[in-house]
Amino acid sequence: MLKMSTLLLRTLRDDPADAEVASHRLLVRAGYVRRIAAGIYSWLPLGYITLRNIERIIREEMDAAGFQEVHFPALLPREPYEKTNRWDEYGADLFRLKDRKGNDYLLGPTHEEMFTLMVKGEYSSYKDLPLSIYQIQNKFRDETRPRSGIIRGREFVMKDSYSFDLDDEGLAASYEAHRQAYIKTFDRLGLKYNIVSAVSGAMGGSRSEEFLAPCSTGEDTYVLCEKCGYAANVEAMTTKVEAYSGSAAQVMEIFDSPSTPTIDSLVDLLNEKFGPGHKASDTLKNVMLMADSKAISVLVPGDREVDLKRLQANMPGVEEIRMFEDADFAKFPGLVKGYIGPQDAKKNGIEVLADPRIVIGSHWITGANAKDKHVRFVTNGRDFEVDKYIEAVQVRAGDLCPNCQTPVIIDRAIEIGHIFQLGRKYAEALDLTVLDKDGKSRVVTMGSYGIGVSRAVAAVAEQTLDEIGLSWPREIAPADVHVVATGREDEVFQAAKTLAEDLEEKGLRVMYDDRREASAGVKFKDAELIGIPFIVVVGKALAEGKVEFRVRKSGEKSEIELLKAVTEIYNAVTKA
RNA sequence: CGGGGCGUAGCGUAGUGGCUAGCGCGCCUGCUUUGGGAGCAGGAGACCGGGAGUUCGAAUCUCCCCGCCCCGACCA
Repeated sequence: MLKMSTLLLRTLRDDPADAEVASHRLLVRAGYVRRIAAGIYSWLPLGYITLRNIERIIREEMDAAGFQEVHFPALLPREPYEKTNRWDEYGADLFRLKDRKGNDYLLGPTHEEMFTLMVKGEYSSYKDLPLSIYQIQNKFRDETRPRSGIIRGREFVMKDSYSFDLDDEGLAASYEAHRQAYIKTFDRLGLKYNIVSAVSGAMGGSRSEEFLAPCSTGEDTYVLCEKCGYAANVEAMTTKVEAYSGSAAQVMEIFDSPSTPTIDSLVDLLNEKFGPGHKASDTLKNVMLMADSKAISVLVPGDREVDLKRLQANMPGVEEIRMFEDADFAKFPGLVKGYIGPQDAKKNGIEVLADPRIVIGSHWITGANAKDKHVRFVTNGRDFEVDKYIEAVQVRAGDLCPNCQTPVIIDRAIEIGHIFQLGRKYAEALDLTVLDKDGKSRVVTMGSYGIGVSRAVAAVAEQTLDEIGLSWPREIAPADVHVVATGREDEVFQAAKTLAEDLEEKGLRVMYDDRREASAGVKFKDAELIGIPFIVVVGKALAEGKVEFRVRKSGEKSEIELLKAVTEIYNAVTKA
């Protein structure tokens, strides 16, 4: 039983000055966590119980799925990370240190290498697969900007799993098993979440999804279709377009367009010259970029911007994308800055990538590759060729859902889980192979699956808190029921203590506010701040042989006969 | 890393050149109070982030450093 009189807990009346987001403010005020350094937090008893409850649920679901728990050190040697090139690739985000002999060590940011090596050390036959193992461990990343309290820390608790399979079908099955386990886990945590398709990025995996808990303070942006449920990370959103249905345009017509460096100024000129009704979306923007050392042109409708992050996510293998600079223009004399059109791209030796909205047969107003000249009726497929269609424009609310063509909304969320098919990158780098049926050596294929455990504490808090404090789902709360004794008479405290003990005997986890010196008001405020889902007040109603039962979330209050209290409270708490 | 802001007691803060650094919460002692963050009285707690400088005198001005928060860039 948690007794308030002895609990290491000091609630704060004022919001801490360094906390902005609600979960952070309340977790500090309610005495769950304390900041030690930027992005580094200590857990006080209430917070640690909560964190362990979440760990417990995750562990139960992982075990139920047949995954096995292991544990690695947080302090790791350099060599394995050297072999996979991550000692360098991870860059400044990696916490590095040296031992007394001058050897390099790191604090693990994620443990692919160690898992791979563990399996390599123990297994060597296809008969041993499939295998899924996981750990719950503190991870370290020297984030450039830790923020939002526990949501993005430099040390945090993560559950990471890895699956090992012989072939792609096996990997798909392991992936699905994790997906289902995650659904069960997050449902039990009481989180609202969307599973969104993500881009697997440079890792080269074939499938990747994120579990996003919607919340205004979240730092991830995603697209959601409220009609059909389609959800995607903005980078992974796809565009569905209809074939061009308009009539074919007349031949290209070049016209003078002095001083129209921007799309807006061009549209003004068009309306003046060719009559009103021209829109930015009738024009074609040619964005010149350098992808690593290759010049590319990205065509987007004039009313759209290129989202470099999204573009890069859709160009696997490309490490750096940047805008053309004057020096780059100098290398392509055929390109007239501000008046570029795709008509001469072939001639200039530039690869043309285009937004899918630039469909075959559609015609556009674009630059004429000559100073102060534009051209209209430039038709895709007739006057220029697109080498490749690519999703690269900035996604906007109101863009159409690729499934059902309904305008989508854009929402913010906290990423609480990420599952993806890693493939053979680590197995190859660390030479994890097994012998197959035919006695041939085969590289194992892997999946990687993470849950932000400490982050989940904040995510649940964000989704459940209200103006007066935290408000946990029962399985996560530090206790099931919070018994508050008010008044000063010994009988009250005696009755409250007995009730608390009886409830505990029944199997409930009880927090008991047995403080003699605190006023009723203080105790009520604290109980509401702390957020245990049910509050039982033993106080003035005791004179009539009753106690008060409150539901934290709804604020409902009711009176219960003391004699029936244990049973009724037990029933109310456990059925909820 | 770029932009903005901040650093005074455990927490929230006042104090923009003047002598003993003030207030609220919390904490300790006593009395009173006890259903919505109680009252009175007394008390403990601060090298004013650090260093250097300017000055008769620095929390206050100058310079350097450190730390923290927010926005952006970045990020399983």
